[in-house]
Amino acid sequence: MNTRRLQAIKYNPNAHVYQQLKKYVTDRVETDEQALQVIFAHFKLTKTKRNALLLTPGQVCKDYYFVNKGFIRLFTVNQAGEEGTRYFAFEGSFGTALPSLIDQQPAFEYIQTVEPSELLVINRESFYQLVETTKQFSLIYRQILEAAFITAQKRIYGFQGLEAIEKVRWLMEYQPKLLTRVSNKMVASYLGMTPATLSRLKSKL
Amino acid sequence: MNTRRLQAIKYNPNAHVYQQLKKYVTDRVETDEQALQVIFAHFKLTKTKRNALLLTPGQVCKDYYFVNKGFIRLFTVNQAGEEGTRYFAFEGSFGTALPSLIDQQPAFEYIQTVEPSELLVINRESFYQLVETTKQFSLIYRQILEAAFITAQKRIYGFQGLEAIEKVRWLMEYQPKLLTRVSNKMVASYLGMTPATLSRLKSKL
DNA sequence: TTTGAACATTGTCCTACGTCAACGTTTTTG
DNA sequence: CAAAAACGTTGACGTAGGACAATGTTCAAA
Repeated sequence: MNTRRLQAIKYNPNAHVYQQLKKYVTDRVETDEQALQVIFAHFKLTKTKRNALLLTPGQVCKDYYFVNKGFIRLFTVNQAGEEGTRYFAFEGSFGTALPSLIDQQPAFEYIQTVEPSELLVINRESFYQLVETTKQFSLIYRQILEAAFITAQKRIYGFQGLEAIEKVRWLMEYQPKLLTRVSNKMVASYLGMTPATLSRLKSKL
Repeated sequence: MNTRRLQAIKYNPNAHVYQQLKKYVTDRVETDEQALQVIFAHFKLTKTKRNALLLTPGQVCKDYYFVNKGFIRLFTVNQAGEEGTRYFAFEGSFGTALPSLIDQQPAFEYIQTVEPSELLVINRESFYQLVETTKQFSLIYRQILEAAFITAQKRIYGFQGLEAIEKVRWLMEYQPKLLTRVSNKMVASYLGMTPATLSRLKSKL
């Protein structure tokens, strides 16, 4: 596993870096150009290298990330050294170590940009300030929380009691992008099985 | 605020019904008597029998429940007929089929009052009306969502890769009440193992 | 208080999946 | 561009925990 530093990029109000964030917001809430500009002003562009770690366990998460390019992976490592992948955030979606960000307790997880990535970063204070001062963003956050909860639920009871091969079928049904975009090893850790097992199951389709 | 009104509240014969809800709210947000009364007015007391089903899969969830007495269990049944318990709500806490309530899609789960119970019921419209019209309740809902998400996260990833006996130890550490209050069968379905396995493991501790 | 049904426990057996290892291929990096 | 590291696949084998069943116990309905 490779640890690399973030490279901060200066805020450029003229760049087209907010196009995807604009789509994200306007797809979800009624808004206007002025509110959008207020929202955009809180986000700063950052570029990361392959396998950069944005957060490691024990650190308190301070930032929320919107993915412009590349993708983010959230994963844990248990005391046996086994990785467990929780979540992937691809282009056009938000991701962070939400439990740590919410209650400002040390995180249990890593945040990693698997590929070289471009992220829009907003820190916690700015984020909650937006939530409390703009109606649109308050609603966005509510939707994020509701969706995050529903996704988590589906992963619990969707996988509960499933055989490994059923998990693979579930993945092909609901997140086929993962199988093309992400290494087998990461997919396996997302499904809670070993790469060897996943490899065998895929050959059975 | 005028004195007559306070007295009217003080002598309200039904006030005891809202005692636990009052504690729930005041433990979480700054509030005042008037806001509390507005909130209480949206909830209606209901009593249920042992093993009553408040929701079955395929129905759309319309209500949120606050437990005064007894408790609620949420569970699913997969096509093999195996129960999977997702959540228990005991006295003084909220519970419902949140995914269905949020997006008004057919639920995948049962809601059951395992014991004869007393519930304060609020329907979806009233609930979201409260969220949108009272600052206190808006914050309560945000806290509910944040906590629900964090709980779900911990259950998924805390259990991922754990051996069965470690799940039992986890339960004794973090939810010991379950082991005294709930049948072995339900505990087992909550931990994702069979009652036989749970029985064997408990004898090893 | 009785009675039947659901539950808890424990034994025997079985299997899905993990572990470990070998080996070829792809990717990374100096 | 070459060496090394990481990855994917496949085989041999071990084991945690499920399936099934027998027996005793608890508990709710009448």
